[in-house]
Amino acid sequence: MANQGDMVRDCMSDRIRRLLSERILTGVYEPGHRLVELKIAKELNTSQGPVREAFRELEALGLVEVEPYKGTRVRRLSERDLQEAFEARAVIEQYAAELAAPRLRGNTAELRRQVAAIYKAANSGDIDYYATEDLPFHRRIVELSGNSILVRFWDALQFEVRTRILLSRNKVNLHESHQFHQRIVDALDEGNGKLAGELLREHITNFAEVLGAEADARDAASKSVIGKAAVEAHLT
Amino acid sequence: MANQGDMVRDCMSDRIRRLLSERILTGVYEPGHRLVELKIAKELNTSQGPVREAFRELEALGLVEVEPYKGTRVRRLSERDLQEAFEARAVIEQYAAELAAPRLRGNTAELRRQVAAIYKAANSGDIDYYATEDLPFHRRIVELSGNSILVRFWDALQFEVRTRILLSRNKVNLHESHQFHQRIVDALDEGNGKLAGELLREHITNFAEVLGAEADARDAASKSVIGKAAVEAHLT
DNA sequence: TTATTGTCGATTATTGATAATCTATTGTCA
DNA sequence: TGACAATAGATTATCAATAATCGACAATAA
Repeated sequence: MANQGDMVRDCMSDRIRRLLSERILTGVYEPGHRLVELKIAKELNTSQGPVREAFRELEALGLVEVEPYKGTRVRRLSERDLQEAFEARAVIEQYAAELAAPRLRGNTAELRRQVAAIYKAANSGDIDYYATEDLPFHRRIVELSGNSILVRFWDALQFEVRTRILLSRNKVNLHESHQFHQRIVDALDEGNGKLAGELLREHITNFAEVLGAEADARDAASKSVIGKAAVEAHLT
Repeated sequence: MANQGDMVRDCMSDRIRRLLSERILTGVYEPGHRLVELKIAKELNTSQGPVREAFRELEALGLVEVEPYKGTRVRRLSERDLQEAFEARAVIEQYAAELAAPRLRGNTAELRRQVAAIYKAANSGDIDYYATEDLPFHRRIVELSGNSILVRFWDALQFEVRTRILLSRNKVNLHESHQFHQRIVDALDEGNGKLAGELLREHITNFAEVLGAEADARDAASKSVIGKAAVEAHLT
């Protein structure tokens, strides 16, 4: 699958971007964390320029916010941001399923393997482990839509999606989720994209709602954007 | 609707980005055109750094391609790129319509004004003028979905959408399009999001297909990516 | 001839220094 | 004491110079 075109760019600014991106996504830098150009430049034995470029790219990806002459910080997500992200994700996946269904009819062995892995993860009760099996399944469906732009959009939502998951730890009913996956694959196997799409939408919306309710309770108490709460949640 | 958060950044690199972005979108720089950092820096009386940053942002927006140590050029779009973009656009607008419908029931005066403007443009027969009235109508529907992420995604497709329009000039049946708009607004006015969404999808898909067919004919002759053909089409 | 190597000019990538701007603190005055 | 101006320190924004890399073409050797 990997060909010469996959050659990753590798100038300093790209490596910096990848490193920072990972640190943000895994919560090493929590939301609101201030990123200082020269500090990072010194840490990575480089200079200010490449770090600046990396910041700009991260900004375009929605991971950080940049204010001129003030600085760059890890983006804080409001509950609304998370809701919108899950809504967008639901839209994308529902349509991806419809587009992918024709070519998946009677040809879902790969997806079934992934669902089995998710089931195993669900039994472990570890939501981090669960997420590492669950997300690729959803992404794969988007890939199978054959539309690379939808994949790009889906990827662009990962920061919000992961934040939501990190924030929620305990409230998800993993086995109920697993049943959804089963039904989704069954629908795809029959080539019933409409149904698969609707199930996906329901599945994702459910997930977002359960966690949203939890967030509302939390917000009522701490009355704030996610940043603060996430500071704790991210640091596992 | 505009609040303090809308404060536009205005450092040099942002101004450069806006300028280049406009030049690319309007076809002053045609697809494949090479952008040289120092050349542009000199033209704008600035230095290489800000220009580099602008390039990176444009890359994130999908307007240019950057190859390390080789340079930056205006992105060339394949017919497939355009198809995917229109498919993604259809997905977004269909759903946006469904989300927006409830709050538009009996409240479509604004949209009707826009449709009237589109009608006027259709009668002029000028597709550029038509596009400047048509696109805001579609964007407005996405805005009215209340989901700012969908708006961001929709905006991200503008390069492809405009290229497609520029490439097509004569083949669009403007009055047929106008009728679609009328029916879409009617559906929204009734709060029938499902129908409005389906109409939008059909409308956009139609548009893409008509132009795609034309492109296929052209490609069969010149056998190439859009870049070359667009060189002429862009320069109006 | 053909393949390989080396050099040159052009361009990008990075660096270190400087200018511009913000924030917080300190000091002054009513 | 409290409001406000001046100042210092930190950080970003920009610049100018250098290093690294690429593409093309010429020179060389098998």
